[in-house]
Amino acid sequence: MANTNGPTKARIFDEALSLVEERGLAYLSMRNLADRLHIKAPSLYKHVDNKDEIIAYIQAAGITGFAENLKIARNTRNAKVLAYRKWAIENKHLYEATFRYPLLRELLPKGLEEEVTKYVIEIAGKDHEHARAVWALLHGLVDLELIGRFPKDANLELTWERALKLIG
Amino acid sequence: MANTNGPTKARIFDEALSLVEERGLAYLSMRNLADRLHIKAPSLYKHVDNKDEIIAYIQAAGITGFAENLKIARNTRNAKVLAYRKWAIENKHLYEATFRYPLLRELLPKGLEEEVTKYVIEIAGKDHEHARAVWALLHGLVDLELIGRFPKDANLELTWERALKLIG
DNA sequence: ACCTGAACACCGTTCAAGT
DNA sequence: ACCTGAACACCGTTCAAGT
Repeated sequence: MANTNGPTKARIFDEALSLVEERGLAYLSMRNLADRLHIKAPSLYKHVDNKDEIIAYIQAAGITGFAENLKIARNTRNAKVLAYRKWAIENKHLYEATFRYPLLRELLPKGLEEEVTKYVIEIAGKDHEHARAVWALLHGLVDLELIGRFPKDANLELTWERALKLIG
Repeated sequence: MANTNGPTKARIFDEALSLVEERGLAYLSMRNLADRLHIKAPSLYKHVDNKDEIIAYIQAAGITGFAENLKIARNTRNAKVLAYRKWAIENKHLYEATFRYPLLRELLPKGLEEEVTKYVIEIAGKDHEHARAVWALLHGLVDLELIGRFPKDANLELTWERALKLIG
């Protein structure tokens, strides 16, 4: 008889992803996750090696979602840039888990990071160095906004307009 | 008779700062800090309210050090920008504690953040929005470099050159 | 094959008890 | 006035024991 009660590995990953999207990476603990799955924390280790494997799944989901979002945006630099910001703000917990927490490279699907990097370089145009500078600008803006570093009376729409002009 | 054995508040802060500079914020625990001061963790609470008060001190030291560094750099945009990067890389643990960890505003010396922001805007030139975009670019570059997001064969010197051209 | 309680080495913090 | 051990509610992880 197959077990009908225990969570599958996919179910564990999905629940962890929801948990992080709702409450942030800091709230993801093996005990909190186990609670949601109605099991005890040690049982998780029959399905995954450790917490990093779970975080790597979340980062992979973040990278993929981020790339998808850029792909479906209208094909102008302006639209892609605003899509970058919109996605980051709407998925702030995922953005943080994916782009602020150290990337767990060895646990990520092979080639995923390279693929996305290549795509970002494509839309940034010119060469790798230029693309990296553009990415840094967008990431810096989002990062400072998410971490609450800009004064609350700051005009961020205008700031992004100026940023667009810089890379124009 | 005055106590001659216990650490002063200043000593606690200094030891915490050294600890973070050497090992990073993640290593700063009340128990590790107490060990360095040859006392037990609960004793720290006779001198400080909580761990946040200690982290706020470190962030204040980070902001001040960062501003000092910009002030002593040669008075060209180029020199200021390269000083920004150099300081961040040489003080990576401090940069992270100050610019990646949420800023503990209510525990910081009054006016400190505003003062530095004003200074950054001054050297970035033009208006607040432009200055914020420039800051975001520099912060993004440093952040992505510190967190190891650029491939190791990336030419970062050239990337910074391109960044300089963007804001030129 | 999967789940569990107990345990270990951590964490921030509180508090009664010592000097 | 300061320091302490014990405790509480956490954390990731291991492991012997149950089914």
